[in-house]
Amino acid sequence: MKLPLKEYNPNEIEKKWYESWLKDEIFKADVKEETDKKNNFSVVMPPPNVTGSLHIGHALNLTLQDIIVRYKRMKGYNTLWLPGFDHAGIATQWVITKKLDEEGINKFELGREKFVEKIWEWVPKTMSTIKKQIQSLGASCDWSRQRFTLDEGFARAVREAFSKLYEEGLIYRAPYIVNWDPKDRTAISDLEVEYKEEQGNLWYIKYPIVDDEGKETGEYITVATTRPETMLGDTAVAVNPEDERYKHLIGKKVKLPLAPEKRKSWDGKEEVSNLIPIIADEYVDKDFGTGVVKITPAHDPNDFEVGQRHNLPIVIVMDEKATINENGGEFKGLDRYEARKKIVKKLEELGLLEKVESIKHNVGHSQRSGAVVEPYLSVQWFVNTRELAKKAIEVVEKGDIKFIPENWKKTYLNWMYDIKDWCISRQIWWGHRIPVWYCESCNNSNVYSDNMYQNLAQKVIFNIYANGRIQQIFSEREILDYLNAPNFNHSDKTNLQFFEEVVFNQDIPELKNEKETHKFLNRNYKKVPILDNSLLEGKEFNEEEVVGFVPHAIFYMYEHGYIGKSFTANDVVEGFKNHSDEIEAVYRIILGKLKRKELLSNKEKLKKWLIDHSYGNCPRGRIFFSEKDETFSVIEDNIKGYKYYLELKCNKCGSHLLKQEEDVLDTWFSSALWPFGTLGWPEDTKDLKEFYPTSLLVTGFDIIFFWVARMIMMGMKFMNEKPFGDVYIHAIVRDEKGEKMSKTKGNVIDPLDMIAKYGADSLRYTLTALAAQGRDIRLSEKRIEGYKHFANKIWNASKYVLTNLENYGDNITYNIEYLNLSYEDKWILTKLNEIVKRIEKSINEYKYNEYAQYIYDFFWHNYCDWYLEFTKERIYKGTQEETKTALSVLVYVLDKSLRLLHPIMPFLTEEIWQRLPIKDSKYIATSRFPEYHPELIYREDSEFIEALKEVIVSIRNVRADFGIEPSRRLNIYIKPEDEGFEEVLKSLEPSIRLLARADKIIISKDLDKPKNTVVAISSKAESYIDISGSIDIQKELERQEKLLKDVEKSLAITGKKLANENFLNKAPKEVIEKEKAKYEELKQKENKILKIIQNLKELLNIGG
RNA sequence: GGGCGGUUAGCUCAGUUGGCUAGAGCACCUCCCUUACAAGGAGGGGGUCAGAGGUUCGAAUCCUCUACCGCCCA
Repeated sequence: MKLPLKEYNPNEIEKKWYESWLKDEIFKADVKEETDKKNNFSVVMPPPNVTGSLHIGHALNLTLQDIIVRYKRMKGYNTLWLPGFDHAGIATQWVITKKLDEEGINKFELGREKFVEKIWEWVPKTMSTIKKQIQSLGASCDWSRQRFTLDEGFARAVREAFSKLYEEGLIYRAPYIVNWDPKDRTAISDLEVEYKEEQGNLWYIKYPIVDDEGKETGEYITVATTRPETMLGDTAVAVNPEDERYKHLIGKKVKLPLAPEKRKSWDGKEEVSNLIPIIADEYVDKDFGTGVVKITPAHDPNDFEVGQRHNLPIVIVMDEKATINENGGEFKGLDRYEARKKIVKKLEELGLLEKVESIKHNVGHSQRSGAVVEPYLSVQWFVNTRELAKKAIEVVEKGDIKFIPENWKKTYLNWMYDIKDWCISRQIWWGHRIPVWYCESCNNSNVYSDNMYQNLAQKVIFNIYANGRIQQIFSEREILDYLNAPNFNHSDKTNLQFFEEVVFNQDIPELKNEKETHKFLNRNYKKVPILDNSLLEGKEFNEEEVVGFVPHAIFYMYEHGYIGKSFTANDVVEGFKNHSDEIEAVYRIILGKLKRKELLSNKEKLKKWLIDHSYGNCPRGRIFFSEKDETFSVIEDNIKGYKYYLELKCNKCGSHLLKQEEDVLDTWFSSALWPFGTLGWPEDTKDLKEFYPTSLLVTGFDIIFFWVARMIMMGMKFMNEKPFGDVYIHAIVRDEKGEKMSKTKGNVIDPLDMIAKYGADSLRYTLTALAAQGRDIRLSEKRIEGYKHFANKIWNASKYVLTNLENYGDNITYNIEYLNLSYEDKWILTKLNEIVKRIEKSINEYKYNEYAQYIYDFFWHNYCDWYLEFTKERIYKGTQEETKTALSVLVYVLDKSLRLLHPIMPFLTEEIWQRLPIKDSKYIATSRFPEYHPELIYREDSEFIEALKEVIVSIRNVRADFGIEPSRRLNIYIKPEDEGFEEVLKSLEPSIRLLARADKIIISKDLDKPKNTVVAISSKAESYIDISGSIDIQKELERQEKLLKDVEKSLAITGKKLANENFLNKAPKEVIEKEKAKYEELKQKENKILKIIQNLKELLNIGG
């Protein structure tokens, strides 16, 4: 037997057990030969951002998941909780940008590749930090399946999804008004815009009306606007067609003030005059402002629509930093707000500003950078969500996916019914680069994914390239280094192993070793001769010193038989003519730029050049060729080595000259694939078959649209099956005043601090107890501290059990049905079973707070307060059999309680449970959750014990009322109402003596009230307490009268109900029965009290 | 403007399909270091369930309106 417990010190035990659990891989889900979906339970973890540290919202989210997951595991399900991380495009990029700024490095100077490299260096560190934090919370997830939204397999899935959607026309590229963040210089989606009410102005601006010749007529039309700077991009003025005031002006033109005469349209193709038409459109609200609206199609979404309807030209007046561009004439170069001031001032000077009104309006801000969003016309990528929404709506409408609490269903559906197309391109560098390659020859957009290759190894190479790990021209060394490097996600695997085991689920023998790889590369890729060592090594090189394009091109042509070993200048020109774009594509990558390319199409100049480079007459004296009779031969010694060319050709025209799209995808595009991407999609893996659809998703309401809705759309699209069954939506955690926690406010409760201070168990318990459905969680440290007391209580109670077990418990048993159970044993077993039933119900309904409360109440107020006390007599003074029985039940109930508690408090329960003498599993984490046993419900015996408790409480009340200090032992006479209860009382007499702090107890049905005793009334007995003469009769009389008053009040209420005929006619039978019983009980009690009072009054009279 | 939610003890919150004479933890008051636990034990005070009206035998719970607070969408 292990040593008994010392003091409760959470930090000592928590780390230890998590390590053991990991070591024994008990959180690892099985994949069986035959799938048994009914016995599976799977959850994907909402991936935390790699930028962050665990915050209290994560702690809540993870705790709630862990509870269900641990519960299901204990119920015997094959349980998968799949963890992972999100690359969080904008957020992460922003963090790194700031870090670099501090080091004095500018992102744009550093360049895309280097910048992304920096992030890749940084991310593993933060990722492992947050992973440790998740573990410190006790999350029982399967780390062997950990994923990252940017890992090799996931990136592949993203490209696959993109390409499928594109092929079906569900992804398209178009000019459209997007929400532009001028600070981060990227488009953002509608959802990333936050509207805040701000004080602004409504400027009334007079636009002069002109005649057919363009001369001002002296009339004006006045528009009202909150953003005067956009007037520079106006291409019309609109009125409502029904507006009598302006009907006569429709079709006329106005001269746009301040704007240059000629402006350029958005695509640079037309010139736009400053004389703009007055048009009529329903969209215009007659009652707003003057009823005349300026139309700026490039800088307002509504105006854009109007512009489309009326075929208006589109003029962009700002650049990506929201600085006025050349279309702004004299205002060019000004920031939009500077420009606004100057424009207003200028209008005033010109007498064109009619008036200014103060107005409150909503202004959109970027959620991320806080900058005021500029509606901005630009070419972006979109997902046609309307099409995808259909199935996503259906699956929720028919209840296949269930939201808990249910009201989120409505929120979800409302949004889905009115869904807008989703702008998925982002002008940043960190993320999934859009897998589109534009053809420079024919402008075609080519979408590539590895499905264009049959061969697995080719797929791998393509993926490595598309992930940005190698260039399109690469060396064998680069491939080998990458394949053999430890994987980012699973450091125990190499990247090749990750591809084999996680991404493709198949061996890839072609890449297994250097020899095979070499063979494979030579067989499948065009070799690219390199004439310079520094180019081969991939280091920084000096463009001036390195061997240039022309010799490389010739060697390349030779290598691929476009020219023979011996050739004329003419052969070269012909060869280049036929293959120029391939050769250019290759060396553009290697050399950065193509010097003296024109030589290759001019026979005479080329011939001279060839002769020079045959005899060293070139500036560097290099000799690449031999010459005889104007026929040249390459000198193969010049080839310093080879690289390989991953050939990509335009689907339409076959050109090699392709350029990959610069933009990356919205992070949520990849998150949307999470439930199946993590399980191996697009490969049809065992995991995918086994665990999709997942059982449950637990997440916060703030990302229902961002994430949940999109997962459902993508799940239905690609798997044709819902991604999860239940969606439990929890609230956000606020501070005790109900305010959002934020670093700036300084009201953050850091879960890591809390864990250090109170232990993960206490934190988890607190969050669980507060997680009532449909309500925000207001958390205060006090609450956590309070629940640590509960943890401590469990600890100490267990200490009592274990200590006694050590002293007396040699032969205890869990087969309690063979024991001679006492009343109190039966009582606690009844209570236990009742609570098991209620807890199961609560967990299954996701009523976490009830679950927490039930176990708290049971353990503290039944097990500790009463049962533990009842056992003392039998353990310390009982017969051997009695001791055995008491201890057996004591341990049995403790064991069950620990199991019931385990999902909430995994560490504490494991620590204690490990010391119990009887175990059916190595860990409590894998033991069986308690079942409800109706045969262990003892209704009658249980009621006797409740009555006995009442007797004790009534005696305690008397003691307190008379101010008798606990140390004073009293003589007590108890008169039970029947023999049954008499027997119970007698059997527990020693316990009563202990709990009521009595000296001598006499129990008898036939007692008369002894003189000079005070009466305590309970439902099944009267107790007479001998407080040895010190009775203050007057005081006792007052006490009894107060009791009488309470009883009479209750009687009146109940009596009134029973007197009400309507009640008797209409109320359900049980309710009436209950009420009648209550009435009887109260009546009896009243009689008893009346008797006592009469008694007391007589005494008083005699005494007085 | 549209939608959703909240308002219960000093504080933080529970309260199933109406059956409540409204509960818990913390805080407060009194007594107690009784060998599991002072991070504890025993006892106690404290609420017109935001307000008004309605439905009902019966309302914290259902309906209507009002007030205040919060969130989401436009």
